[in-house]
Amino acid sequence: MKRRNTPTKEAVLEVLTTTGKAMSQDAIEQEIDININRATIYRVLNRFCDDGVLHKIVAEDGKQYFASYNKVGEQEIAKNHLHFKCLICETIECLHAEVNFSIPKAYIVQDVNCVLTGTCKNCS
Amino acid sequence: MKRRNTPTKEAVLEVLTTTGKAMSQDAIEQEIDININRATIYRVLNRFCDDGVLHKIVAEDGKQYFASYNKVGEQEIAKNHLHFKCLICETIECLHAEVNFSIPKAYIVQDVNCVLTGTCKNCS
DNA sequence: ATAATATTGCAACATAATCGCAATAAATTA
DNA sequence: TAATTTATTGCGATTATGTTGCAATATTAT
Ligand SMILES: [Mn+2]
Ligand SMILES: [Mn+2]
Ligand SMILES: [Zn+2]
Ligand SMILES: [Zn+2]
Repeated sequence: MKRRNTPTKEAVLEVLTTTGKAMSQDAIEQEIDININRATIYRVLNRFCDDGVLHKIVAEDGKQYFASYNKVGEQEIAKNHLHFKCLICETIECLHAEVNFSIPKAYIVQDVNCVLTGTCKNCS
Repeated sequence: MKRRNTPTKEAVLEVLTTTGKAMSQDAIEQEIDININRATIYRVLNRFCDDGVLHKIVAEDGKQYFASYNKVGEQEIAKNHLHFKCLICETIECLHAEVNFSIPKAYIVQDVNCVLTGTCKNCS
């Protein structure tokens, strides 16, 4: 399964890296000039996730949001990190804050999906 | 909007309080003897959430899960708490563990939706 | 240029959740 | 107890998100 370079892939990745925020398939499609099929966008996004280029967040609305691991001009993002959804500007961003939780040793944590909701630094 | 007591509401609440775990509409419906319409179950669940009796969790599968605030025989659960989804037994439970995160003061956190995934204490 | 196959578009499908509306039933009043 | 009010329910239709099969297309290597 060797990857190939296509305009679609480039366009999707460009949108996500420049915005730095997490976006839904719908939002991504609107940001792209050329017409790309919905199924194709999902397939591109999931492939990027498999390759470790993007990561997927599920918000309280049950929708999938995708974000790049490396924002432009900022440091790379740790695998397990928080996300913040602003109720005002509706953006979802990756936070670099550490998550500390103390749960019984018997539990084995493999993945963390944490979304905080409230007012972001731009809107407060 | 004064609430009325109905067999449906009692049945739904009973299932959730006795199990102590978070359940989806589908799973709840299966646990109830009498036939209850899907839309009705959702309406009952959402009303209970509005009244502060239940709370809603959205897992990585994008589905809604509902859980009681007070398990049987255990202490009441704090409003903001973690959830743990076991990949083996597939149950979603509320954890009493404290969540500590340090984010810039400019952010105003109103709600926390955090689901850990892995192996629970029963399955490890 | 040719061949191999990864990628795409399209339509169909699957599932979760909500909504409008008429029928029903719980609670209140007479 | 009987009548009234209206919260609740059932049903069907609808919306929305996301996935899949398959043929057509386009990228990459030979
Ligand atoms: Mn992120
Ligand atoms: Mn909980
Ligand atoms: Zn904001
Ligand atoms: Zn388990």
